Amino acid sequence: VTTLSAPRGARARVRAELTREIRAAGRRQLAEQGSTGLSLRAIAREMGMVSSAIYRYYPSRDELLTALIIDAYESMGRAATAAEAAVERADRLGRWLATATAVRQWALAAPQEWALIFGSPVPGYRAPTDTVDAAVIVPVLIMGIVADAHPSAGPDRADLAIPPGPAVHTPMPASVRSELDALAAQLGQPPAVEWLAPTVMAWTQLVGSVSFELFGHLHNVIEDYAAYFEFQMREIAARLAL
Amino acid sequence: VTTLSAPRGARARVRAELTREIRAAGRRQLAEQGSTGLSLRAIAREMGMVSSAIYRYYPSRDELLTALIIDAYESMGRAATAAEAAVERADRLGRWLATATAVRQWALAAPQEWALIFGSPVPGYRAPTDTVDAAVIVPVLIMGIVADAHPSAGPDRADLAIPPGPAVHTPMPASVRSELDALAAQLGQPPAVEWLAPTVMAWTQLVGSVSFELFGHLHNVIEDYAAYFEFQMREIAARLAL
DNA sequence: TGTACATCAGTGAACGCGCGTTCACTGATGTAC
DNA sequence: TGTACATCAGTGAACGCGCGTTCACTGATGTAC
Repeated sequence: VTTLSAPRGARARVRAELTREIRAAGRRQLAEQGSTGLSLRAIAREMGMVSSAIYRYYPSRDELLTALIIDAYESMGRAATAAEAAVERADRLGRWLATATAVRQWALAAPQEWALIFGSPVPGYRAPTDTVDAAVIVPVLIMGIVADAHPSAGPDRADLAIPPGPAVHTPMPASVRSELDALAAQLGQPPAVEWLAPTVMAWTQLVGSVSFELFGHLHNVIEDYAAYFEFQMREIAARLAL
Repeated sequence: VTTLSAPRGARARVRAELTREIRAAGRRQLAEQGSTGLSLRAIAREMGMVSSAIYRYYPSRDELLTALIIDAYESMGRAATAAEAAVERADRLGRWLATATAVRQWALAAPQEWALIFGSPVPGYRAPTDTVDAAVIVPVLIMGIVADAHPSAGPDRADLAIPPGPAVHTPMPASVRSELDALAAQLGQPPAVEWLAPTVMAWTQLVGSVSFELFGHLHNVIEDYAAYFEFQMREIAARLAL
Protein backbone atom coordinates (compact mmCIF):
# COMPACT_ATOMS: atom_id res chain seq x y z
CA VAL A 1 0.00 0.00 0.00
CA THR A 2 2.75 2.39 1.02
CA THR A 3 4.86 1.45 -1.99
CA LEU A 4 2.09 2.52 -4.35
CA SER A 5 2.28 6.22 -3.63
CA ALA A 6 6.04 6.32 -2.83
CA PRO A 7 6.06 9.65 -1.02
CA ARG A 8 9.22 11.67 -1.38
CA GLY A 9 9.72 13.62 1.81
CA ALA A 10 8.73 13.20 5.43
CA ARG A 11 5.81 15.59 5.06
CA ALA A 12 4.37 13.51 2.24
CA ARG A 13 4.79 10.34 4.26
CA VAL A 14 2.96 11.79 7.23
CA ARG A 15 0.23 13.05 4.95
CA ALA A 16 -0.29 9.62 3.40
CA GLU A 17 -0.33 8.10 6.86
CA LEU A 18 -2.93 10.51 8.19
CA THR A 19 -5.07 10.13 5.11
CA ARG A 20 -5.14 6.42 5.78
CA GLU A 21 -5.90 6.99 9.45
CA ILE A 22 -8.85 9.19 8.58
CA ARG A 23 -10.31 6.47 6.44
CA ALA A 24 -9.70 3.91 9.18
CA ALA A 25 -11.54 6.12 11.66
CA GLY A 26 -14.32 6.54 9.11
CA ARG A 27 -14.56 2.80 8.72
CA ARG A 28 -14.82 2.41 12.47
CA GLN A 29 -17.67 4.91 12.57
CA LEU A 30 -19.36 3.16 9.72
CA ALA A 31 -19.17 -0.09 11.63
CA GLU A 32 -20.81 1.49 14.62
CA GLN A 33 -23.45 3.72 13.11
CA GLY A 34 -23.73 3.02 9.40
CA SER A 35 -23.24 5.46 6.59
CA THR A 36 -25.60 8.00 8.14
CA GLY A 37 -23.39 8.23 11.18
CA LEU A 38 -20.27 9.01 9.22
CA SER A 39 -19.32 12.45 10.49
CA LEU A 40 -16.23 14.48 9.76
CA ARG A 41 -16.47 16.10 13.16
CA ALA A 42 -16.53 12.73 14.90
CA ILE A 43 -13.50 11.60 12.92
CA ALA A 44 -11.64 14.77 13.85
CA ARG A 45 -12.59 14.23 17.48
CA GLU A 46 -11.31 10.66 17.39
CA MET A 47 -8.06 11.81 15.85
CA GLY A 48 -7.58 14.64 18.31
CA MET A 49 -7.82 17.27 15.62
CA VAL A 50 -10.05 20.23 15.13
CA SER A 51 -12.89 19.48 12.74
CA SER A 52 -11.75 21.84 10.04
CA ALA A 53 -8.38 20.08 9.80
CA ILE A 54 -10.00 17.13 8.03
CA TYR A 55 -10.57 19.39 5.06
CA ARG A 56 -6.82 19.37 4.38
CA TYR A 57 -7.27 15.68 3.52
CA TYR A 58 -10.75 15.32 2.11
CA PRO A 59 -12.51 18.31 0.59
CA SER A 60 -15.95 17.09 1.68
CA ARG A 61 -17.88 14.35 3.37
CA ASP A 62 -18.93 12.94 0.02
CA GLU A 63 -15.32 12.57 -1.14
CA LEU A 64 -14.51 10.63 1.99
CA LEU A 65 -17.57 8.49 1.43
CA THR A 66 -16.39 7.74 -2.09
CA ALA A 67 -12.98 6.74 -0.78
CA LEU A 68 -14.58 4.42 1.76
CA ILE A 69 -16.78 2.85 -0.90
CA ILE A 70 -13.76 2.16 -3.07
CA ASP A 71 -11.90 0.78 -0.05
CA ALA A 72 -14.79 -1.56 0.66
CA TYR A 73 -14.97 -2.86 -2.90
CA GLU A 74 -11.23 -3.37 -2.97
CA SER A 75 -11.16 -5.07 0.40
CA MET A 76 -13.89 -7.45 -0.69
CA GLY A 77 -12.14 -7.94 -4.01
CA ARG A 78 -8.85 -8.80 -2.31
CA ALA A 79 -10.51 -11.35 -0.04
CA ALA A 80 -12.29 -13.03 -2.91
CA THR A 81 -9.29 -12.97 -5.22
CA ALA A 82 -7.01 -14.50 -2.63
CA ALA A 83 -9.49 -17.25 -1.78
CA GLU A 84 -10.08 -18.07 -5.41
CA ALA A 85 -6.38 -18.11 -6.25
CA ALA A 86 -5.72 -20.72 -3.56
CA VAL A 87 -7.84 -23.30 -5.37
CA GLU A 88 -6.46 -25.53 -8.11
CA ARG A 89 -7.31 -24.07 -11.53
CA ALA A 90 -9.07 -27.16 -12.83
CA ASP A 91 -11.44 -27.26 -9.84
CA ARG A 92 -13.95 -24.74 -11.07
CA LEU A 93 -16.63 -25.68 -8.58
CA GLY A 94 -14.05 -25.16 -5.83
CA ARG A 95 -13.09 -21.78 -7.22
CA TRP A 96 -16.71 -20.65 -7.32
CA LEU A 97 -17.40 -21.87 -3.80
CA ALA A 98 -14.21 -20.25 -2.51
CA THR A 99 -15.18 -16.95 -4.10
CA ALA A 100 -18.73 -17.04 -2.81
CA THR A 101 -17.67 -18.05 0.68
CA ALA A 102 -15.01 -15.35 0.81
CA VAL A 103 -17.59 -12.75 -0.16
CA ARG A 104 -19.97 -13.94 2.55
CA GLN A 105 -17.23 -14.04 5.18
CA TRP A 106 -16.07 -10.58 4.26
CA ALA A 107 -19.65 -9.34 4.58
CA LEU A 108 -20.15 -10.95 7.97
CA ALA A 109 -16.93 -9.35 9.22
CA ALA A 110 -17.84 -5.89 7.90
CA PRO A 111 -21.61 -5.70 7.65
CA GLN A 112 -21.76 -1.93 7.47
CA GLU A 113 -19.27 -1.83 4.63
CA TRP A 114 -21.42 -4.37 2.86
CA ALA A 115 -24.45 -2.18 3.49
CA LEU A 116 -22.51 0.78 2.16
CA ILE A 117 -21.95 -0.84 -1.22
CA PHE A 118 -24.97 -3.11 -1.58
CA GLY A 119 -27.57 -1.49 0.65
CA SER A 120 -29.71 1.54 0.00
CA PRO A 121 -27.95 4.31 -1.83
CA VAL A 122 -26.80 7.03 0.57
CA PRO A 123 -29.40 9.81 0.24
CA GLY A 124 -28.13 12.84 -1.62
CA TYR A 125 -24.97 11.06 -2.66
CA ARG A 126 -24.19 10.37 -6.27
CA ALA A 127 -21.48 7.74 -6.73
CA PRO A 128 -18.81 9.02 -9.08
CA THR A 129 -17.57 6.70 -11.82
CA ASP A 130 -14.29 6.21 -9.92
CA THR A 131 -15.92 3.35 -8.07
CA VAL A 132 -16.62 1.09 -11.02
CA ASP A 133 -13.12 -0.37 -11.36
CA ALA A 134 -13.25 -1.58 -7.79
CA ALA A 135 -16.91 -2.60 -7.98
CA VAL A 136 -16.24 -4.92 -10.85
CA ILE A 137 -13.44 -7.00 -9.30
CA VAL A 138 -15.57 -9.84 -7.96
CA PRO A 139 -17.99 -10.05 -10.89
CA VAL A 140 -15.03 -10.23 -13.25
CA LEU A 141 -13.47 -12.93 -11.11
CA ILE A 142 -16.64 -14.98 -11.33
CA MET A 143 -16.91 -14.41 -15.03
CA GLY A 144 -13.36 -15.71 -15.35
CA ILE A 145 -14.35 -18.98 -13.71
CA VAL A 146 -17.33 -19.35 -16.01
CA ALA A 147 -15.12 -18.49 -18.98
CA ASP A 148 -12.74 -21.30 -18.04
CA ALA A 149 -15.67 -23.70 -17.97
CA HIS A 150 -17.23 -22.37 -21.17
CA PRO A 151 -14.73 -20.48 -23.32
CA SER A 152 -16.13 -18.37 -26.09
CA ALA A 153 -14.10 -19.67 -29.03
CA GLY A 154 -11.80 -22.47 -30.16
CA PRO A 155 -12.24 -26.15 -31.02
CA ASP A 156 -14.18 -26.95 -27.83
CA ARG A 157 -17.00 -24.69 -29.06
CA ALA A 158 -18.92 -27.79 -30.19
CA ASP A 159 -19.21 -29.12 -26.63
CA LEU A 160 -21.11 -26.04 -25.59
CA ALA A 161 -24.43 -26.96 -27.12
CA ILE A 162 -25.84 -27.52 -23.63
CA PRO A 163 -28.15 -24.60 -22.89
CA PRO A 164 -27.40 -22.48 -19.83
CA GLY A 165 -29.49 -23.43 -16.83
CA PRO A 166 -32.10 -26.16 -16.66
CA ALA A 167 -33.39 -28.11 -19.66
CA VAL A 168 -36.54 -25.98 -19.98
CA HIS A 169 -35.28 -22.48 -20.52
CA THR A 170 -36.15 -19.24 -22.16
CA PRO A 171 -34.41 -17.57 -25.06
CA MET A 172 -32.55 -14.48 -23.95
CA PRO A 173 -33.92 -11.25 -25.45
CA ALA A 174 -31.66 -9.77 -28.12
CA SER A 175 -31.46 -6.38 -26.39
CA VAL A 176 -30.01 -8.01 -23.29
CA ARG A 177 -27.56 -10.12 -25.24
CA SER A 178 -25.92 -7.17 -26.90
CA GLU A 179 -25.39 -5.34 -23.61
CA LEU A 180 -23.83 -8.37 -22.03
CA ASP A 181 -21.68 -8.88 -25.10
CA ALA A 182 -20.24 -5.44 -24.58
CA LEU A 183 -19.49 -6.32 -20.97
CA ALA A 184 -17.78 -9.57 -21.87
CA ALA A 185 -15.67 -7.84 -24.48
CA GLN A 186 -13.86 -6.12 -21.61
CA LEU A 187 -12.48 -9.49 -20.57
CA GLY A 188 -9.47 -11.02 -22.27
CA GLN A 189 -11.07 -14.46 -22.43
CA PRO A 190 -14.83 -14.03 -22.14
CA PRO A 191 -17.26 -16.87 -21.59
CA ALA A 192 -19.45 -18.07 -24.43
CA VAL A 193 -22.22 -15.58 -24.96
CA GLU A 194 -25.07 -17.78 -23.74
CA TRP A 195 -23.40 -18.07 -20.33
CA LEU A 196 -23.28 -14.34 -19.72
CA ALA A 197 -26.78 -13.86 -18.38
CA PRO A 198 -26.56 -16.92 -16.10
CA THR A 199 -23.32 -15.49 -14.73
CA VAL A 200 -24.93 -12.16 -13.90
CA MET A 201 -27.82 -14.05 -12.34
CA ALA A 202 -25.38 -16.00 -10.19
CA TRP A 203 -23.78 -12.79 -8.99
CA THR A 204 -27.19 -11.31 -8.26
CA GLN A 205 -28.16 -14.37 -6.28
CA LEU A 206 -24.91 -14.33 -4.32
CA VAL A 207 -25.34 -10.70 -3.33
CA GLY A 208 -29.04 -11.15 -2.68
CA SER A 209 -28.41 -14.11 -0.43
CA VAL A 210 -25.78 -12.36 1.66
CA SER A 211 -27.96 -9.28 1.95
CA PHE A 212 -30.92 -11.37 3.07
CA GLU A 213 -28.79 -12.90 5.79
CA LEU A 214 -27.23 -9.64 6.90
CA PHE A 215 -30.36 -7.55 6.76
CA GLY A 216 -32.31 -10.16 8.69
CA HIS A 217 -34.90 -11.11 6.08
CA LEU A 218 -34.62 -14.80 6.81
CA HIS A 219 -34.56 -14.38 10.54
CA ASN A 220 -36.59 -17.21 12.07
CA VAL A 221 -36.80 -18.86 8.65
CA ILE A 222 -33.33 -20.27 8.11
CA GLU A 223 -31.33 -21.01 11.21
CA ASP A 224 -28.21 -22.66 9.82
CA TYR A 225 -27.43 -20.01 7.31
CA ALA A 226 -23.96 -21.28 6.51
CA ALA A 227 -25.38 -24.62 5.43
CA TYR A 228 -28.16 -23.01 3.46
CA PHE A 229 -25.67 -20.68 1.79
CA GLU A 230 -23.46 -23.52 0.67
CA PHE A 231 -26.48 -25.43 -0.61
CA GLN A 232 -27.50 -22.40 -2.62
CA MET A 233 -24.06 -21.85 -4.06
CA ARG A 234 -23.80 -25.49 -5.10
CA GLU A 235 -27.15 -25.22 -6.84
CA ILE A 236 -25.93 -22.17 -8.71
CA ALA A 237 -22.72 -23.97 -9.65
CA ALA A 238 -24.77 -26.80 -11.06
CA ARG A 239 -26.77 -24.31 -13.11
CA LEU A 240 -23.56 -22.78 -14.40
CA ALA A 241 -22.24 -26.29 -15.20
CA LEU A 242 -18.92 -25.52 -13.57
CA VAL B 1 -59.21 0.93 5.34
CA THR B 2 -61.69 3.19 7.09
CA THR B 3 -64.02 0.32 7.79
CA LEU B 4 -61.34 -1.53 9.71
CA SER B 5 -61.10 0.88 12.64
CA ALA B 6 -64.79 1.95 12.57
CA PRO B 7 -64.38 5.14 14.59
CA ARG B 8 -67.34 6.02 16.74
CA GLY B 9 -67.45 9.77 17.04
CA ALA B 10 -66.30 12.67 14.94
CA ARG B 11 -63.14 13.13 17.03
CA ALA B 12 -62.11 9.53 16.39
CA ARG B 13 -62.74 9.92 12.69
CA VAL B 14 -60.60 13.04 12.50
CA ARG B 15 -57.89 11.31 14.49
CA ALA B 16 -57.81 8.33 12.11
CA GLU B 17 -57.72 10.71 9.19
CA LEU B 18 -54.82 12.73 10.56
CA THR B 19 -52.91 9.59 11.50
CA ARG B 20 -53.19 8.52 7.88
CA GLU B 21 -52.15 11.97 6.69
CA ILE B 22 -49.06 11.87 8.86
CA ARG B 23 -48.00 8.60 7.32
CA ALA B 24 -48.71 9.94 3.85
CA ALA B 25 -46.50 12.95 4.57
CA GLY B 26 -43.85 10.60 5.91
CA ARG B 27 -44.04 8.55 2.76
CA ARG B 28 -43.58 11.69 0.69
CA GLN B 29 -40.48 12.60 2.69
CA LEU B 30 -39.15 9.10 2.34
CA ALA B 31 -39.56 9.36 -1.41
CA GLU B 32 -37.59 12.59 -1.46
CA GLN B 33 -34.83 11.94 1.03
CA GLY B 34 -34.85 8.32 2.07
CA SER B 35 -35.27 6.97 5.55
CA THR B 36 -32.58 9.25 6.96
CA GLY B 37 -34.56 12.27 5.91
CA LEU B 38 -37.69 11.19 7.70
CA SER B 39 -38.22 13.94 10.22
CA LEU B 40 -41.13 14.53 12.56
CA ARG B 41 -40.49 18.25 12.42
CA ALA B 42 -40.67 18.28 8.64
CA ILE B 43 -43.91 16.33 8.71
CA ALA B 44 -45.37 18.75 11.21
CA ARG B 45 -44.27 21.64 9.02
CA GLU B 46 -45.89 20.08 5.98
CA MET B 47 -49.11 19.58 7.88
CA GLY B 48 -49.14 23.08 9.29
CA MET B 49 -48.79 21.85 12.83
CA VAL B 50 -46.32 22.53 15.55
CA SER B 51 -43.71 19.77 15.82
CA SER B 52 -44.79 18.54 19.22
CA ALA B 53 -48.33 17.89 17.99
CA ILE B 54 -47.13 14.83 16.08
CA TYR B 55 -46.54 13.15 19.40
CA ARG B 56 -50.29 12.94 19.91
CA TYR B 57 -50.28 10.44 17.02
CA TYR B 58 -46.95 8.69 17.13
CA PRO B 59 -44.99 8.49 20.37
CA SER B 60 -41.63 8.55 18.60
CA ARG B 61 -39.90 8.62 15.28
CA ASP B 62 -39.21 4.91 15.46
CA GLU B 63 -42.88 4.07 15.89
CA LEU B 64 -43.69 6.08 12.80
CA LEU B 65 -40.93 4.29 10.94
CA THR B 66 -42.39 0.96 11.94
CA ALA B 67 -45.81 2.05 10.69
CA LEU B 68 -44.29 3.09 7.38
CA ILE B 69 -42.44 -0.20 7.04
CA ILE B 70 -45.65 -2.13 7.60
CA ASP B 71 -47.44 0.13 5.13
CA ALA B 72 -44.76 -0.57 2.54
CA TYR B 73 -44.94 -4.33 2.96
CA GLU B 74 -48.71 -4.23 2.80
CA SER B 75 -48.74 -1.99 -0.23
CA MET B 76 -46.35 -4.31 -2.04
CA GLY B 77 -48.36 -7.29 -0.86
CA ARG B 78 -51.59 -5.81 -2.17
CA ALA B 79 -50.08 -5.10 -5.57
CA ALA B 80 -48.67 -8.60 -5.88
CA THR B 81 -51.79 -10.32 -4.59
CA ALA B 82 -54.05 -8.44 -6.97
CA ALA B 83 -51.83 -9.17 -9.97
CA GLU B 84 -51.56 -12.83 -9.10
CA ALA B 85 -55.29 -13.20 -8.51
CA ALA B 86 -56.02 -11.91 -12.00
CA VAL B 87 -54.33 -14.90 -13.61
CA GLU B 88 -56.11 -18.17 -14.28
CA ARG B 89 -55.34 -20.66 -11.47
CA ALA B 90 -53.98 -23.38 -13.74
CA ASP B 91 -51.45 -21.02 -15.33
CA ARG B 92 -48.76 -21.24 -12.70
CA LEU B 93 -46.05 -19.71 -14.84
CA GLY B 94 -48.36 -16.78 -15.47
CA ARG B 95 -49.08 -16.40 -11.76
CA TRP B 96 -45.37 -16.35 -10.94
CA LEU B 97 -44.59 -13.84 -13.67
CA ALA B 98 -47.49 -11.65 -12.62
CA THR B 99 -46.31 -11.69 -9.02
CA ALA B 100 -42.69 -10.95 -9.91
CA THR B 101 -43.62 -8.19 -12.32
CA ALA B 102 -45.98 -6.61 -9.82
CA VAL B 103 -43.20 -6.58 -7.22
CA ARG B 104 -40.80 -4.94 -9.66
CA GLN B 105 -43.37 -2.36 -10.76
CA TRP B 106 -44.21 -1.52 -7.20
CA ALA B 107 -40.51 -1.05 -6.46
CA LEU B 108 -39.97 1.19 -9.47
CA ALA B 109 -42.90 3.34 -8.41
CA ALA B 110 -41.74 3.62 -4.80
CA PRO B 111 -37.97 3.09 -4.76
CA GLN B 112 -37.46 4.60 -1.33
CA GLU B 113 -40.11 2.39 0.21
CA TRP B 114 -38.35 -0.55 -1.39
CA ALA B 115 -35.07 0.66 0.08
CA LEU B 116 -36.77 1.00 3.44
CA ILE B 117 -37.73 -2.66 3.56
CA PHE B 118 -34.98 -4.31 1.52
CA GLY B 119 -32.08 -1.87 1.80
CA SER B 120 -29.68 -1.33 4.65
CA PRO B 121 -31.27 -1.52 8.06
CA VAL B 122 -31.95 1.94 9.46
CA PRO B 123 -29.11 2.61 11.92
CA GLY B 124 -30.19 2.46 15.52
CA TYR B 125 -33.58 1.07 14.61
CA ARG B 126 -34.66 -2.40 15.66
CA ALA B 127 -37.65 -3.67 13.72
CA PRO B 128 -40.32 -4.93 16.10
CA THR B 129 -41.96 -8.26 15.35
CA ASP B 130 -45.14 -6.46 14.26
CA THR B 131 -43.69 -6.26 10.78
CA VAL B 132 -43.43 -9.96 10.05
CA ASP B 133 -47.06 -10.56 9.13
CA ALA B 134 -46.84 -7.93 6.43
CA ALA B 135 -43.33 -8.94 5.38
CA VAL B 136 -44.41 -12.45 4.65
CA ILE B 137 -47.32 -11.72 2.30
CA VAL B 138 -45.42 -12.00 -0.98
CA PRO B 139 -43.21 -14.96 0.01
CA VAL B 140 -46.33 -16.83 1.10
CA LEU B 141 -48.03 -15.94 -2.17
CA ILE B 142 -45.10 -17.41 -4.09
CA MET B 143 -45.03 -20.47 -1.93
CA GLY B 144 -48.69 -20.97 -2.70
CA ILE B 145 -47.94 -21.06 -6.43
CA VAL B 146 -45.17 -23.58 -5.89
CA ALA B 147 -47.47 -25.61 -3.65
CA ASP B 148 -50.06 -25.78 -6.42
CA ALA B 149 -47.39 -27.10 -8.76
CA HIS B 150 -45.92 -29.51 -6.23
CA PRO B 151 -48.33 -30.34 -3.43
CA SER B 152 -46.90 -31.99 -0.38
CA ALA B 153 -49.22 -34.97 -0.09
CA GLY B 154 -51.90 -36.95 -1.91
CA PRO B 155 -51.88 -39.42 -4.79
CA ASP B 156 -49.85 -37.16 -7.12
CA ARG B 157 -46.93 -37.55 -4.74
CA ALA B 158 -45.39 -40.14 -7.10
CA ASP B 159 -45.06 -37.63 -9.94
CA LEU B 160 -42.78 -35.46 -7.87
CA ALA B 161 -39.70 -37.60 -8.15
CA ILE B 162 -38.13 -34.90 -10.36
CA PRO B 163 -35.48 -33.16 -8.24
CA PRO B 164 -35.82 -29.41 -7.72
CA GLY B 165 -33.63 -27.37 -10.01
CA PRO B 166 -31.28 -28.75 -12.63
CA ALA B 167 -30.41 -32.41 -13.06
CA VAL B 168 -27.11 -32.09 -11.20
CA HIS B 169 -28.02 -30.87 -7.78
CA THR B 170 -26.94 -30.97 -4.19
CA PRO B 171 -28.69 -32.62 -1.26
CA MET B 172 -30.09 -30.05 1.10
CA PRO B 173 -28.51 -30.07 4.57
CA ALA B 174 -30.78 -31.53 7.21
CA SER B 175 -30.52 -28.46 9.47
CA VAL B 176 -31.91 -26.29 6.70
CA ARG B 177 -34.69 -28.72 5.86
CA SER B 178 -36.12 -28.69 9.34
CA GLU B 179 -36.22 -24.90 9.49
CA LEU B 180 -37.99 -24.71 6.18
CA ASP B 181 -40.37 -27.43 7.26
CA ALA B 182 -41.40 -25.26 10.14
CA LEU B 183 -42.01 -22.38 7.77
CA ALA B 184 -44.10 -24.49 5.40
CA ALA B 185 -46.19 -25.81 8.27
CA GLN B 186 -47.63 -22.29 8.59
CA LEU B 187 -49.28 -22.74 5.20
CA GLY B 188 -52.53 -24.62 4.82
CA GLN B 189 -51.32 -26.46 1.75
CA PRO B 190 -47.51 -26.40 1.75
CA PRO B 191 -45.34 -27.44 -1.19
CA ALA B 192 -43.47 -30.73 -1.09
CA VAL B 193 -40.49 -30.37 1.19
CA GLU B 194 -37.84 -30.57 -1.51
CA TRP B 195 -39.29 -27.47 -3.19
CA LEU B 196 -39.00 -25.25 -0.15
CA ALA B 197 -35.38 -24.20 -0.55
CA PRO B 198 -35.76 -23.53 -4.29
CA THR B 199 -38.74 -21.34 -3.43
CA VAL B 200 -36.74 -19.28 -0.95
CA MET B 201 -33.98 -19.03 -3.54
CA ALA B 202 -36.46 -17.74 -6.08
CA TRP B 203 -37.66 -15.08 -3.66
CA THR B 204 -34.05 -14.11 -2.89
CA GLN B 205 -33.28 -13.83 -6.58
CA LEU B 206 -36.37 -11.73 -7.21
CA VAL B 207 -35.52 -9.28 -4.46
CA GLY B 208 -31.84 -9.27 -5.41
CA SER B 209 -32.63 -8.53 -9.00
CA VAL B 210 -34.93 -5.63 -8.23
CA SER B 211 -32.41 -4.23 -5.76
CA PHE B 212 -29.62 -4.45 -8.32
CA GLU B 213 -31.72 -2.50 -10.76
CA LEU B 214 -32.87 0.10 -8.27
CA PHE B 215 -29.55 0.60 -6.55
CA GLY B 216 -27.74 0.93 -9.87
CA HIS B 217 -25.46 -2.07 -9.69
CA LEU B 218 -26.07 -3.04 -13.28
CA HIS B 219 -25.88 0.49 -14.58
CA ASN B 220 -24.06 0.37 -17.90
CA VAL B 221 -24.23 -3.41 -17.85
CA ILE B 222 -27.86 -4.16 -18.65
CA GLU B 223 -29.72 -1.53 -20.57
CA ASP B 224 -33.06 -3.20 -21.22
CA TYR B 225 -33.71 -4.18 -17.67
CA ALA B 226 -37.35 -5.08 -18.22
CA ALA B 227 -36.35 -7.69 -20.80
CA TYR B 228 -33.55 -9.02 -18.65
CA PHE B 229 -35.88 -9.20 -15.68
CA GLU B 230 -38.44 -11.23 -17.55
CA PHE B 231 -35.74 -13.53 -18.87
CA GLN B 232 -34.54 -14.10 -15.32
CA MET B 233 -38.00 -14.76 -13.95
CA ARG B 234 -38.69 -17.26 -16.71
CA GLU B 235 -35.45 -19.06 -15.90
CA ILE B 236 -36.47 -19.24 -12.27
CA ALA B 237 -39.91 -20.53 -13.24
CA ALA B 238 -38.25 -23.28 -15.25
CA ARG B 239 -36.14 -24.20 -12.24
CA LEU B 240 -39.25 -24.33 -10.09
CA ALA B 241 -40.96 -26.45 -12.74
CA LEU B 242 -44.08 -24.31 -12.62
C1' DT C 1 -82.29 18.95 27.17
C1' DG C 2 -78.90 21.17 29.90
C1' DT C 3 -75.12 21.51 32.90
C1' DA C 4 -70.47 19.91 35.01
C1' DC C 5 -66.57 17.49 34.33
C1' DA C 6 -63.16 14.76 31.92
C1' DT C 7 -60.76 13.92 27.88
C1' DC C 8 -57.96 15.17 24.35
C1' DA C 9 -55.61 17.98 20.26
C1' DG C 10 -52.75 21.33 19.46
C1' DT C 11 -49.57 25.38 21.15
C1' DG C 12 -45.22 27.59 22.00
C1' DA C 13 -41.13 27.72 24.27
C1' DA C 14 -37.26 25.43 25.62
C1' DC C 15 -33.37 21.79 26.29
C1' DG C 16 -29.48 19.91 24.48
C1' DC C 17 -27.57 18.04 20.83
C1' DG C 18 -25.02 17.39 16.34
C1' DC C 19 -23.72 18.54 11.80
C1' DG C 20 -20.82 20.42 7.22
C1' DT C 21 -18.28 24.04 5.77
C1' DT C 22 -15.70 28.65 5.59
C1' DC C 23 -12.17 31.77 6.91
C1' DA C 24 -8.33 34.42 8.57
C1' DC C 25 -4.62 33.02 11.30
C1' DT C 26 -0.06 30.91 13.20
C1' DG C 27 3.85 28.36 12.98
C1' DA C 28 6.39 24.64 11.33
C1' DT C 29 8.42 22.18 7.38
C1' DG C 30 10.44 22.06 2.92
C1' DT C 31 12.83 24.37 -1.34
C1' DA C 32 15.69 27.41 -4.20
C1' DC C 33 19.46 30.19 -4.54
C1' DT D 1 26.14 25.64 4.31
C1' DG D 2 23.07 29.36 5.24
C1' DT D 3 19.44 32.44 4.42
C1' DA D 4 14.75 34.01 2.31
C1' DC D 5 10.61 32.62 0.73
C1' DA D 6 6.82 29.54 -0.37
C1' DT D 7 4.14 25.79 0.92
C1' DC D 8 1.30 23.51 3.84
C1' DA D 9 -1.00 21.43 8.37
C1' DG D 10 -3.54 22.53 11.90
C1' DT D 11 -6.18 26.17 14.88
C1' DG D 12 -10.23 28.38 16.73
C1' DA D 13 -14.12 30.87 16.05
C1' DA D 14 -18.10 31.41 13.62
C1' DC D 15 -22.32 30.76 10.35
C1' DG D 16 -26.49 28.68 9.76
C1' DC D 17 -28.78 24.77 9.89
C1' DG D 18 -31.69 20.75 11.57
C1' DC D 19 -33.16 17.40 14.75
C1' DG D 20 -36.11 14.49 18.71
C1' DT D 21 -38.35 15.13 22.73
C1' DT D 22 -40.46 17.32 27.04
C1' DC D 23 -43.58 20.25 29.42
C1' DA D 24 -47.00 23.32 31.23
C1' DC D 25 -50.70 25.49 28.97
C1' DT D 26 -55.29 26.67 26.50
C1' DG D 27 -59.57 25.58 24.45
C1' DA D 28 -62.44 22.81 22.16
C1' DT D 29 -64.93 18.41 21.92
C1' DG D 30 -67.22 14.62 23.99
C1' DT D 31 -69.67 12.09 28.12
C1' DA D 32 -72.41 11.23 32.25
C1' DC D 33 -75.96 12.52 35.03
